[in-house]
Amino acid sequence: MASIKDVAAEAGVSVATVSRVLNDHPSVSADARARVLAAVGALGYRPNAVARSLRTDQTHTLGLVISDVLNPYFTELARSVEEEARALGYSVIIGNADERPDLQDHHVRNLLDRRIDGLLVSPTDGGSPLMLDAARAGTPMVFVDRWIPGVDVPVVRADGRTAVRDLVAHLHGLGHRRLAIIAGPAATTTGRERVEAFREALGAYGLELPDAYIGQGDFQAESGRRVTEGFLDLAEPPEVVFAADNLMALGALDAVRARGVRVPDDIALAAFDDIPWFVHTDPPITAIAQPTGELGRAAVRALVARIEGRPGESVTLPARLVVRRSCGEPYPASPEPDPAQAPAVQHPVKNRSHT
Amino acid sequence: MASIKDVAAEAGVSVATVSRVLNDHPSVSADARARVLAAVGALGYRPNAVARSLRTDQTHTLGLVISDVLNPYFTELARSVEEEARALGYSVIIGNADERPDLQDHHVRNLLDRRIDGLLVSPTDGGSPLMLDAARAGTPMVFVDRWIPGVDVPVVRADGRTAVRDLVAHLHGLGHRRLAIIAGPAATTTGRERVEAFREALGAYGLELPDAYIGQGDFQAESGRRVTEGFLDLAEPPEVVFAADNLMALGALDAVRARGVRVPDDIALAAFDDIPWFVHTDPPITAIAQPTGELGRAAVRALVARIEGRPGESVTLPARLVVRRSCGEPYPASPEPDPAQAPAVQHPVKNRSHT
DNA sequence: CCCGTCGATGTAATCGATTCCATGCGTGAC
DNA sequence: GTCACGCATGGAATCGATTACATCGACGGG
Repeated sequence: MASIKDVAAEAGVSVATVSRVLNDHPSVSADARARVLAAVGALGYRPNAVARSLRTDQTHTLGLVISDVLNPYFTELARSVEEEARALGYSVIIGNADERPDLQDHHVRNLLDRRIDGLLVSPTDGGSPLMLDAARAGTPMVFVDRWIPGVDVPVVRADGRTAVRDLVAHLHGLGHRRLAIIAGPAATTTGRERVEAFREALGAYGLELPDAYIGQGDFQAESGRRVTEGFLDLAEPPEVVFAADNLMALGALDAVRARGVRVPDDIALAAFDDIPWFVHTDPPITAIAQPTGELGRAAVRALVARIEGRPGESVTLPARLVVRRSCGEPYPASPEPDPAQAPAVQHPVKNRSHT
Repeated sequence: MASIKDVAAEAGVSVATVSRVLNDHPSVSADARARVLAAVGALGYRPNAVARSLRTDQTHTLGLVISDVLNPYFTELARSVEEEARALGYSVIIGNADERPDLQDHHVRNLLDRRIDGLLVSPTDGGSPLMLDAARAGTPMVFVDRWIPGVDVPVVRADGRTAVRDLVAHLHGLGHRRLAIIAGPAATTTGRERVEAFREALGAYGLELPDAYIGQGDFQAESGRRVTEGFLDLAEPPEVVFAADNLMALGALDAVRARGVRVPDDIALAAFDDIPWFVHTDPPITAIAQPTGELGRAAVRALVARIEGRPGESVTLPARLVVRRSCGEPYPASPEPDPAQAPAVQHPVKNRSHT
């Protein structure tokens, strides 16, 4: 592979001049510039990013550590992050933690070793020493979706409180009184917050959230199945199961189907995170939709701001309830006129990919 | 950030000795080793991968360029690729081409600039000069899923021919005679092969595949919708629509639903690529399942073999028909006893993630 | 007792870029 | 005509590692 020396030789100039041409430094004669460019073309030369990074101490690369690539929510997040990063001149390296703190640490370490310019994390746990050290050591960092309290790092996330209130209003309006939740890991902020928001919303209607109606999941499908089976085995099973993410909702659907229980007649189902498939499940699933693309883009902007020495602010965007049929007949007491906005709401993914 | 020099100073040895300890070279005294390790611990030193790569001309990194991250098939592929790569001591950088040749080129160029050790590609098109040059120049490379004919690069893929024959047998057995396909781009091998296999299988039953029943899609949902609308507008609409990937099937489902047409009573639907959601759509969708995880792992093994100077073989694994209800009542003439293996078949993703 | 060998270590070259500093030359001001 | 200034350019240091080669001391064999 041709190096800058070869180009210099071919063009009959020094490597310094070649470098100046490539970084379009002003003081290069038109003649030299032309000869260098010709040599570059002739040799098919491409600068070695590794060498450049070593010298400049910049990789123009962001690390993104997400909790689970198989979760369509994170997949869409990753896509928007890459898109915005590319627009700003950065590449992205994705690390998939699979909801495992050890894997998360592996990726963070790997990314730091590669001297990425900044780190975008959706932490799987309460914060490993490694990540806290990195933050303290001054690595530009931004939390997205989930975060770790007590660390001075901007957070970009969606606030589901209002949407959860809307959901509970919807459920209550349909006559449901025994509501259960499949929670995420308590070590994650989203794991805790969604339960809290749910409990609070129930409280507004004088309803309780008994321990038996809080199932401990891990944001993956299998746990949704297990927890739902537990709910169905209860002497008094809940009338509604609210899954704190879309994969656990898939697991819940598996469990319900295996028992021959009908949705929504026998049990209602709702989920946090909306995905295109929810329109076509049997029945279509009522969900809380996050502005995923916006979150990804805002997170990148905040991180790049930090990298370039500007402030880099936290952002909180509202999530929205999307009513479908999985909790009962849709429009009797629904807080929003679903038919009108349904098409836009139900395919966040697709809409974005064709603009 | 501490460098090898700092460690050397702290330990009272030369940088050469530090390097020897870190790469566990045999001839280092126990004493020196201990002092170096102590210094490494004290300073929290981590070797700079950028510098190391420059010197050794190895990045221990594989590039993976996939056609669309939002497609669950590729997402699962990416996951298995990363898993196997990690097991073999490599990291993976993923580039998402979004089915756009220009984006694909962008990522290939970026990865080559970073001097990745090898490239895994699922080409979006017939092969840009850039990729062909890279292959010719000796960059270790392996095609996965899709490939480019006439290039001397191992190919790891699934063969759907048998499964497509099984599908057509199933459809024919259910009495369907007017079968249509939503094809992928003709520039991709999978785009062409799936149509060819379908046509061939139809031929075995004396059926034709008229041009009107071949819709040109691009592997993304929107095109599935558009093509399906075209089919429904035909004077004689098909009885079956076979989508060449899961996203176009989603689009087809959108279109069908928007028209109020019922599946499978009014029109049957089948798809290439099986995903967990197909179990829960309304109705559950009959699909052709690829051994995705195996493909990813085999591709990495082949690529690493190439990188390390060993041969690196092409691999072709069979795809399998999974019958569900989207084409008509399932078990009258089904080639396989679905209920028995349904659980294993229908959740390749989940099963793998918990072993 | 001397010499060759081997183990442990350090010095310095090297990878491919960027960039500081020095040099040489042309030009305009006085 | 001289001087100063600025532009174009090249030489060489530098980033942080790896590694070939040199050195030095100890030890064993003849």
